[in-house]
Amino acid sequence: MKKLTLKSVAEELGVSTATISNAFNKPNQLSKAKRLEILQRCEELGYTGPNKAARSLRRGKTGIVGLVLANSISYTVNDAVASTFISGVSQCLEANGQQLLLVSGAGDDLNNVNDFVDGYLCYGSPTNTNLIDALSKTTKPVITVDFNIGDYPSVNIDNIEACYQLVKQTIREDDVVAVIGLRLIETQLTCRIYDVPMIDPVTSISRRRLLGYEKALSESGIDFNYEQLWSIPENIESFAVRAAKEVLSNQPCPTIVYCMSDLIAVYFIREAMEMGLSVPGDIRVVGFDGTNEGQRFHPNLTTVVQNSDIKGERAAVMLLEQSKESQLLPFTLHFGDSCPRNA
Amino acid sequence: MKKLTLKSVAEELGVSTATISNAFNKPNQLSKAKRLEILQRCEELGYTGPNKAARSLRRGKTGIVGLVLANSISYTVNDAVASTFISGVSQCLEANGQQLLLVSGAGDDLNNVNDFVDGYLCYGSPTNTNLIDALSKTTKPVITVDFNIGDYPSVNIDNIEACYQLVKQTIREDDVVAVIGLRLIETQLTCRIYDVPMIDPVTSISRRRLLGYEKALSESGIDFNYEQLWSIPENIESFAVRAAKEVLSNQPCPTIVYCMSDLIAVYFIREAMEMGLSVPGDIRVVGFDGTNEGQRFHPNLTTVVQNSDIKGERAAVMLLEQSKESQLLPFTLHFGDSCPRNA
DNA sequence: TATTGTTTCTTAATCAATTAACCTATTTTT
DNA sequence: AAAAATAGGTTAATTGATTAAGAAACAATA
Repeated sequence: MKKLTLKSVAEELGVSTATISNAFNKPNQLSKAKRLEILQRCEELGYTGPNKAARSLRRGKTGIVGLVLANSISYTVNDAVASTFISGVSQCLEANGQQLLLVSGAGDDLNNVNDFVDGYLCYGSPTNTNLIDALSKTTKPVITVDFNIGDYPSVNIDNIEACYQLVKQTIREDDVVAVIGLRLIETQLTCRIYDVPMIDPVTSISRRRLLGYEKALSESGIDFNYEQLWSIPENIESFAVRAAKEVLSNQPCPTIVYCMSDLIAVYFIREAMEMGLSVPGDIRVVGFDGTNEGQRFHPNLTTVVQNSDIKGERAAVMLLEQSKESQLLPFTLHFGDSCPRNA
Repeated sequence: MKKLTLKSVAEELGVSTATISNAFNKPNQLSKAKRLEILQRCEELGYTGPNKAARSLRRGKTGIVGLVLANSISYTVNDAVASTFISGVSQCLEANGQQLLLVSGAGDDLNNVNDFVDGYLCYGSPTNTNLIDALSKTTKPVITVDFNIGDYPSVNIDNIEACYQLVKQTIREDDVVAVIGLRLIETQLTCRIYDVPMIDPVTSISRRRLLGYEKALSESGIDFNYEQLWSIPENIESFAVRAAKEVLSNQPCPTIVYCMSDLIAVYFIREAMEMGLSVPGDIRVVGFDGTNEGQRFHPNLTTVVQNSDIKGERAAVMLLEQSKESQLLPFTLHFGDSCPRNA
C-alpha cells in the first residue's frame, strides 16, 4: 500500500492538492458535490485527513499546550494539589480540542518542546533556573501560576494576605511559633534555615506566605524567631516527617506550627501524636491548601482553602484567549479541629 | 529582528543550509574550526538550533510519546495507582529525552495527536471504543498496559492468578462472598450487575480478576452468587461509598468482600464501621493494588501488591526499544488486618 | 453585446528543516 | 606521477501540508 499523503491522494483522484486541502479545510471553496465525492473517496482509500504535523509547520499552530511543572512529572502527578491543578487545566484543554504536553521542571531547556507547542502554562517555579531563562526568552505566550516571570500574566491567590489572616485568627499572646515551609531555599535540603539565604519572594509563594505570617505575628507583638523556621524540598511524606521530628525535638517546643501544606500538617500531627502530644491541646497545627486528605483527617485541619482546579482552568483559559491580565483568585479560611479560631 | 531559521542564518553566515544543519547534527561532516565558528555565531544571533517540528517532518520522529489513558486526564491524575504508573513512564521518558503527551481516554479519535507522536502507551482500556479502533489502525507502535488490543505487545500482571491466590488464602467454608468491581460493565453506572452483560475479559482486567475469584471460590465449593456482584464506573470516593452502602444493606450481608481496588476497600471499611460493624470481626475486606493509602489505613489492608511505577517504566522501555515481547510482571500478596490469611 | 462578478478549481511559493548526490581540493596510496 | 581516497563543502530534491494569486467557465448586469 502506497503512502497516503495529500499529494498522493490528489493524484489518485485526479485533482490538485489545493482541492483536497480545501475539501477538508474550506468547504465553500469548492462545490458541494465535489467535496462530498472527495471525502468519500478519501475514506475509501483510508486517508484520514491532512497530516497535522505538516499543517502545523505551515500554519504555525500545533494545538498543543506545554505545561511546565515546578518539579519532575513523577513527583507532580503524585502530589494532590498539583494533580488537582492538572485536572483543571486538562478539562479546559479537552473542551477546546487542545492537547497537553507535560514538561518536567527538572529538564534543562525547552529545546525539544518549544517548536511543538502553541504556548506554555507554568505551574510553580521550576527547580532549574535555566528553564526559567528559557521561558523568559521564548516567543510563545506564557502564563505563570503561583509565581512570576517578568511581565507574563499570572494566576495566583494572595498568599501574603491568606497567611496574614490565618495567623491573625489563630495566634495567642504567649505562643511559641514554628513554621515549616516548602522550598524556601535553593538547595534540596530539609533543614532549619536560620542564616541560609531564602528564595526571592517574586518566584516563591512560600516566601510570600512567610511574609504574611510574619506581618501578623509582628502585629501581635511576636517577633518570629528564625530558629523555628524549617524548609523541606518536596511536599512528600519522608521530608515532612523528618522536619516534624526536628521541630518536635527542638527547644523550646512550639505551641503552634504553621505548615505551608496540608500534607506537612498531617504528618506533623501524626508525629506529634506518636510522641504523646495532643493536637490541638499541646500543639496547634495549621495547614495550607484545603485538600480532601486534610479535611478527612482527624483532627480536621485548620487551613487555607484554595481551588487548584479552578486555578488550572483559569490559567488554561487565559492562555487560549491570549489574555494579558493577571488574575488573583479568592481563598477561604477553614477552621478545623487542629487549631481553633480565636474568639 | 528578522526570523531566525536555518536558511536565514545560512545566508547571514554566507554558507549553505546543509552546512548549518551539519554543524548541529553531523559534526564530522565539516571542519572543527568551521563548526565552532558556526555554533558561536548562531549563539550570537540567538539561533538555538534547527526547528524541531520541521525536523520531525523530515525525519519522521518527534521525540514525543503519547500516553493514552483509560479515562479522562482529570480523573487519571487524581488516581493513586494511575499516577504511580505515569511516574514510572515519565521517569523513563525523561531519562531518554522523550516528551510526554497525555491523551484523554474520553477523546473520540487520535487525529489531532497521531502525527505528533512516535508511538503510544495505552494504559487501560479507553472508555471510548472509537479510540480503541483508532489505536488498532495507527501505523505507530503501540504498547498496551493492563489490557490488550490485537497483537500489540502488552504489560500486565496475571490478574487471574493473583485473585485466585488471594481467595484461596482468605476464603472460609461458610463465607457469604461479595465482590465490588471496577468498570465490569459498559455503562457509567454503579450497580449490581446480575444479568447485565459484562465487558470482554480480553480488554477488562476486572473481568479477569473476577474469573480468578470465581475459580478459587468454586474450588472451595462456593458457587459465587452474582446477586452479590457490584460494579462502579470510576475508582473514586463517591461511587465506592454508594456501592458499599448497597452491599451492606443487601441480604444476606456478606462475611467477606473482595474489592478490585484498595480505594474501594478503604471506603467500604469506613462505611461498615460507621454502621457499627467490625472489620475483620464481622466482615473481612480485601483490596487490590497495594497503595500507600491502603497500607497506612487502619486496619491495614489485605491486598495484591503490584508495582505500578515499574509497570510504567517497563512499558516505556518496551516502546522505546520497539520490543515485541509482552511482559507479565510479578505481584505479591500482602496480608494485613482487614482480612487474615488462612492458617 | 461587452463587461463585470462568481464559482470552481489549479499553479506554485512557502513553512523549516534533512539528506542523497555531486563537486572541488587536498591527501594518500601504488 | 597517476590513481584513489578523503575532507569539506554545495545543490537541489524531499518531508506533507497551506494559501495567495491566477485562470477558466459560467452567470448576471448594464
